[in-house]
Amino acid sequence: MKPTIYDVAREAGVSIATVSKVINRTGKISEQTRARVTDIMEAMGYAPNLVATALSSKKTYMLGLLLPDISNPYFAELARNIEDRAHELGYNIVICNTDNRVEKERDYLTFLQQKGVDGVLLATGLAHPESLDLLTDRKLPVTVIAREVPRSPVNTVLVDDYMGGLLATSHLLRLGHRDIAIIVESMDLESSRQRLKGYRAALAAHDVAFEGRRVAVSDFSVASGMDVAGAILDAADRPTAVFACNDLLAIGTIQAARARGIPVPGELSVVGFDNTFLCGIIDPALTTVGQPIRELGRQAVDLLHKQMGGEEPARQRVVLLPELVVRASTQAPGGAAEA
Amino acid sequence: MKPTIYDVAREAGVSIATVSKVINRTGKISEQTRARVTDIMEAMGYAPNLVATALSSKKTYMLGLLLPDISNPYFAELARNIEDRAHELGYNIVICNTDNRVEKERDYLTFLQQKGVDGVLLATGLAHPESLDLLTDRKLPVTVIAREVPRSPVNTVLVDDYMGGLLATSHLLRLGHRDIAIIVESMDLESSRQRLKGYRAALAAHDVAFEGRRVAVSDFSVASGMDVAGAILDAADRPTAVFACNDLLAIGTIQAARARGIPVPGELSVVGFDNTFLCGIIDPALTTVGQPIRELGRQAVDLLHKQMGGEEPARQRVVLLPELVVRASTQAPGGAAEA
DNA sequence: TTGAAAGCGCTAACAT
DNA sequence: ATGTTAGCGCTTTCAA
Repeated sequence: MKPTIYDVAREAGVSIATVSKVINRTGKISEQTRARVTDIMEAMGYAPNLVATALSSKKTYMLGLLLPDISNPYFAELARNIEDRAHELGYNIVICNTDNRVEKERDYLTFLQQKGVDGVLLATGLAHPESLDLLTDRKLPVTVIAREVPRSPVNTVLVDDYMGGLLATSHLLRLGHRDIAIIVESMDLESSRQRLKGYRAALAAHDVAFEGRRVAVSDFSVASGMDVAGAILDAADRPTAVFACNDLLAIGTIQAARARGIPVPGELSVVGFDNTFLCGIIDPALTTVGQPIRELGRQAVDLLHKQMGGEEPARQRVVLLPELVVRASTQAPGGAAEA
Repeated sequence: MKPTIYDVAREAGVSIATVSKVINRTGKISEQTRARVTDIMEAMGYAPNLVATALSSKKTYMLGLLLPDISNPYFAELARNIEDRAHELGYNIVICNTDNRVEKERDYLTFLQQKGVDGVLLATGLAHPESLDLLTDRKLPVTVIAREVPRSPVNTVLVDDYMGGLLATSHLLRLGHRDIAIIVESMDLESSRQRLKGYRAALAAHDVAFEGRRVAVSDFSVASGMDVAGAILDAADRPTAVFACNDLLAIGTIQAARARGIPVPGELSVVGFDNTFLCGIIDPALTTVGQPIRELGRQAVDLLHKQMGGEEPARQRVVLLPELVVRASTQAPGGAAEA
């Protein structure tokens, strides 16, 4: 059987309270006994049972991470950075794939609570803010990542999607494009709406009329991006550029173009969003709006950590700025160089 | 404060044992009291504290998953399938990125044990089987995924790497290639050695001499694949085909070829390994050896589940078969059609 | 500086 | 069918 704190205490001829104190470096303990107890723990191969610790201290050092799908590269990269930071701080991450389904979200959330996670990182759907109340009501620390939660006082770290949309579209406009389509992931997401807003603002700034028919909605897969882009490209008067609201959709768009023999960027410029590692892998390399994924992950963990530390109940929103990453998938219409 | 089992018991006018029994559906309880207790739990918004449950029952319903890096698409897909199956069985997954570093492996492993996970899924390095003993000694259920562990009686589920190497190479040979290079991920991995063995066996079967200089070693990144492939392609007498031991390396190879103006598959055929979703994304679409990732994940969880259920201490090895997925990156040397 | 003892919230014999 | 009670392994007052 694995040794418990009792075994160590007995062996060392002290009480369990004393052992507990040397383990946690709390209270006053003479160097003598500290040393002896430490040696004995070592010798016995003792390691504290963290479940018991959790029960009495109310801290599990576990964090829940809810995301739509870990096999999506964007979320995988995010998860990696989150886990790294959490690990530095001594926390473990429990992943939960929600597929953006409310039931799964709710499910995981209650489960995580029962398991006593110290906090939750939310990088998933949240169509219904109610599931959030479920947590805040029970005062479980939460921070939301890359999702805007209307009128809910939760810590949030996100990227300026409006600016992202602006950046992408302005880039295209500056290159000389005047007929630019946009493919959004889902109008249910505030981030999509913001990116669209940025798109419209850029058009307006360049005196280009906005046309509703140039807005297409899809979901977040390459396949659906390909379908939607296909429809756009098959139109008699197809646009000269497409702004896809995430890299996967952009890749779908490139594939749709390739399938139709439309050269990219020769006859069609494409810009994505996220700057996942996929951008460098496809051909042509994808111009995209870069999200500071690493920062996003770290800041989210840090924010949550603060909140868990009992600090400032004052919630905050950290807005990170996106940046345009120009690669090979965009050029002036007709092939001219950039203005 | 959240209600405890005591609160429910008091409210229902029964003992906590009774409440416990209705929660766990154990023992004999009259329909009457069961109903009443259930209603009261509902009304009070009671949910069992799973940390306490874990402490007394010795089951946390948590599984540790060690992998090199979740942001690697192969492992992300694996993790997804694992989590799905685990979730079906009522388990949560704690992810641990090891970067294939022994210290991190050891670290996580001891940590997970202390946290009382019910079992561990190992999809990581393991250069040193000792870390494994660390677990088996304390009889923590473990199953190893896609890694061969020499002379250790652990449950394992893997794909037949030898056959994979054979499949890939034979495909190339049947197309007519005679000068085929191979890029392996790392000679420390048994899987790499097996794939190489399959490669050699295929050559032998076609009476093609094996040449040591056609074997290149890299790590598992696209960048390194590009470097290594670059060296191969820069040789005066470059091969007509490359078998890269994972998709990322294959992609690196394609990029290296592109950078040198060598058309793929025109002047160079490339086949990868894993069949991650990347294969369909790049251009040309990548011919690869498909691993049944979904099955790999599910079976690993099921195997672990069995072992945790106390079943058969008899360990087993489940060997899944790979399958060749032909896409556009391979063709006969010189452009002729397949024989 | 050290220890006794009361929890933390639940499970599981063992009684009744 | 239901209740009593002793743990599970640790933390944390409060005394000594």
